[in-house]
Amino acid sequence: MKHHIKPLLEERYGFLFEDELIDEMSEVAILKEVREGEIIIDYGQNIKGMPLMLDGAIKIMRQDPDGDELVLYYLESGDVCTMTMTCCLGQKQSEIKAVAERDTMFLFVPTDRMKVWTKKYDSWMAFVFESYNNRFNELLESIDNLAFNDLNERLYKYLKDKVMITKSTKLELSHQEIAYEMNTSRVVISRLLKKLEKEGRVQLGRNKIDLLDF
Amino acid sequence: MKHHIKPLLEERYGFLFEDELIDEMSEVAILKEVREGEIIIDYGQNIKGMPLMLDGAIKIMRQDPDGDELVLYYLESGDVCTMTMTCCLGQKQSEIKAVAERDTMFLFVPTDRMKVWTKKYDSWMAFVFESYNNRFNELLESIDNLAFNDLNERLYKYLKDKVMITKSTKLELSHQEIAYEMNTSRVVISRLLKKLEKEGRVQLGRNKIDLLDF
DNA sequence: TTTTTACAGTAACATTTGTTACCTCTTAGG
DNA sequence: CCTAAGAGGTAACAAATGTTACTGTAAAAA
Repeated sequence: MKHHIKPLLEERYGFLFEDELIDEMSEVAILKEVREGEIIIDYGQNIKGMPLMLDGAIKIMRQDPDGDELVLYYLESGDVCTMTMTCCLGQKQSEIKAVAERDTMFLFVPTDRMKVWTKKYDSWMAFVFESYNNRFNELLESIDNLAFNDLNERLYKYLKDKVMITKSTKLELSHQEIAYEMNTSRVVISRLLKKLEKEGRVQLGRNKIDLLDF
Repeated sequence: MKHHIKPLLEERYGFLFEDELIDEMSEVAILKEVREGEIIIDYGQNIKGMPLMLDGAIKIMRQDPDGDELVLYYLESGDVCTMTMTCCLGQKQSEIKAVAERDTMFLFVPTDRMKVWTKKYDSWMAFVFESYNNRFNELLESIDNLAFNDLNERLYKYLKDKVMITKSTKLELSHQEIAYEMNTSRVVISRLLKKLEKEGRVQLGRNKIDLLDF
């Protein structure tokens, strides 16, 4: 009984995909709902399907052998996890970790449909390549950020991204959390946030950061 | 007169693609040869074809608004520039710069073949997605390197990559060149190289670096 | 309420990286 | 041969980032 999926697909992807594809998707896709903080994909995991975002947001992260983490980018409604797509096709293991940033809803499409649809539907092929392009550019942005910006700027960008994702300028975050996600230490973040506050760009509270000049 | 292309394709890609695809490629592909140091793709450039590596090596770089540069990864025989592929399909502009690291030979495949082959040849579709996956992982490695390693390790990795690409442990490089490609300064590189030499990991000479423990 | 825990501010210090300046040595060109 | 340019070594300093330690305070738990 998957009638409930079709309207969701039509709402989010109707302008992209032809009716026939939406129909096919409704038939085979599995609706998944995860709570904020849930791990959707972990390192080395084998993935048997491809997640298509409907609602919420997913945080894509990278981890080094010592367990240090770094947030790469976010996926929102309309996005698809291309890393997982390649996993599907190549039978490879995940190189990234995906965590629900908010309560999130997405569709799980079985692997074997990937190839078939790419051949059958131009709209799907275009969507897939467009997605690759977007993910690619997001990684490039991350690289720019790491290579060319100092921590101060990186922190500010981090906050701006959070605001975009949470759709609120009032962030509920501890300095420690930020430090984890940016792979630095709490003291450093406190120092830089204080500096941003003195510059009038944020307002700080306990577990609260308000982005002012957004 | 494109008879000369087919044997090249067969040699490098024969094990991957079916004969029919090789034939089609031979028909439409244009052979390009560039000298070491030549810029193949520049920022913001619009690309009208897709480069398939035959021989040599191409350096993929990123540049920030101030003109600072950073080497991301290299392409060699058997690789394809996926950034350009997405440019082709999406009519987008290049986000990267590609420079011949050695004298290089590649094929230029017209944009319109992309879609057609993806539908027609499973081997091509697999190749394309596999390539995306590889490029993706290379970017992730770059990110790891930037986020988790100090300059010392980054420099050592840089040298190892160079050795792989040039196929020689004796590198002909000035400290200045390295500094450019790693987005730091000459003095810093000299300092770290000296340190590596004291650790017995390299041997230095004028315009020469010999990687010892490779 | 009292106690405990998490959060944030700050100082002092260490380390890493970047900058400037100056030196020597090699190589290329006149 | 002499000179200029490029390459590399090094010192001294500056700035950015990381670390440790200690503080007060708010929130949560007992």
